[in-house]
Amino acid sequence: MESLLRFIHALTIFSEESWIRLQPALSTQEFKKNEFLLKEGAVCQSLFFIEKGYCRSFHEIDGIEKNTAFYLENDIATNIRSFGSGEKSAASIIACEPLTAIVFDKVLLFEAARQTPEIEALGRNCIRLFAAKQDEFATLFNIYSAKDRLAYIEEKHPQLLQRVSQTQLASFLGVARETLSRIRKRRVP
Amino acid sequence: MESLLRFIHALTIFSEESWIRLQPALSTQEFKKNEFLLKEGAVCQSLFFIEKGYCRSFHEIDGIEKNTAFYLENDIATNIRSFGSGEKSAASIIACEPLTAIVFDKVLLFEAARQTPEIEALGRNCIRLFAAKQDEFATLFNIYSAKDRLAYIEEKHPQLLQRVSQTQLASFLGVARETLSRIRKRRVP
DNA sequence: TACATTTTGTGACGATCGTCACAGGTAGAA
DNA sequence: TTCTACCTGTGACGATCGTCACAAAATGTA
Repeated sequence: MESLLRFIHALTIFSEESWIRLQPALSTQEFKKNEFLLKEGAVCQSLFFIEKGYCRSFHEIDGIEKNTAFYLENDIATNIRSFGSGEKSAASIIACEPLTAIVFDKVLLFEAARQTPEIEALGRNCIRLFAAKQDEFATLFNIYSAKDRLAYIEEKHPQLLQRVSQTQLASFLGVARETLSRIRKRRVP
Repeated sequence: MESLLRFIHALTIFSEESWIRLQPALSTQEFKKNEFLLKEGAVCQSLFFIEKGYCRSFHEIDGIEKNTAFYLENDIATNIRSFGSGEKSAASIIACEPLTAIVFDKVLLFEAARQTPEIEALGRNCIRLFAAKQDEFATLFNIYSAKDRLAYIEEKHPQLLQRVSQTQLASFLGVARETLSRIRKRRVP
């Protein structure tokens, strides 16, 4: 819980009273490895603040899982399209390790936000932060090659490489596992 | 202005009074073809509601422009990362035709939002909508090949193909102009 | 320890892509 | 109309990628 409070204070102004009023919308949930936080076809009703462990978001295309994001400690995980619109999610989110998350319930969060402007601002800032991250990675795919994408991840998100397998990373970078292996080999002269 | 009002009403509940209170944050701006709405290195202070014409967002990498988005009539154009965080924008936005936009000034919008909850909700919904669109296209790049990306655009966004040149589209799809030409040729028979 | 499972590296080969070069087509301006 | 600038198609060629196959290495479990 302290990690969430630190996260919130880094993001926006938040009083003790707002914190108390936020509590009804929060619950702590544990997930085993390979347990789903969100399943494809379900409507995303939650924001997951990752306290311990990590998870990944993926789309299943022709029986193959294509990773679209990793969420590590102190990240917010969700499917923004489904959460925002109430449509079914096209992606799944699954725990890659035993995972502890603080879950924001959408309905209760919106209720609390109506009463408390600081909670309203928190919600808005969470979406903004999520959108900015999404923009970062969307741009990455738009303008860089797989080789350059790897270099970018190595520079800006080295924690990812410490925890994610080559297979999972290759799927995220949008190349075959073998190709990632060769990209690595090619550059280390 | 009626087009903006229709856009707002489709997005959220909005009273006559909120509309009047929103006015100080709005201004209509005309752009000539190839005029910048936002230049790389500047901080994005505006949301642009596209009333007439269209524009594109691009990054310049090694002297080559890589398109990352097109914004047509009734779209909101902005750089979400710069607008949200106040950082310099890494992307530029430029008019592809003579263009008319209704500009939301960030400072005045935030002022109006503080006074009027419906304007606050409008701002939040704009960001949400923008994030959802971004998610759509980010996913497109993550999980599909250039060929499949083209098929997706043809099915879901055919208006784009009516207005954007092959050269601009190829840059957006992330392939060479010649490759797009061959993808088209390959599938037709 | 021994065994099973998962992960990673690598070779071979065909498919696709980016680049360079050039030609034809189209649209707008003088 | 003529000129110019831009857009599109296509051939050639080398580079890179995806796929299949198999072996080695690492990891987890009995």
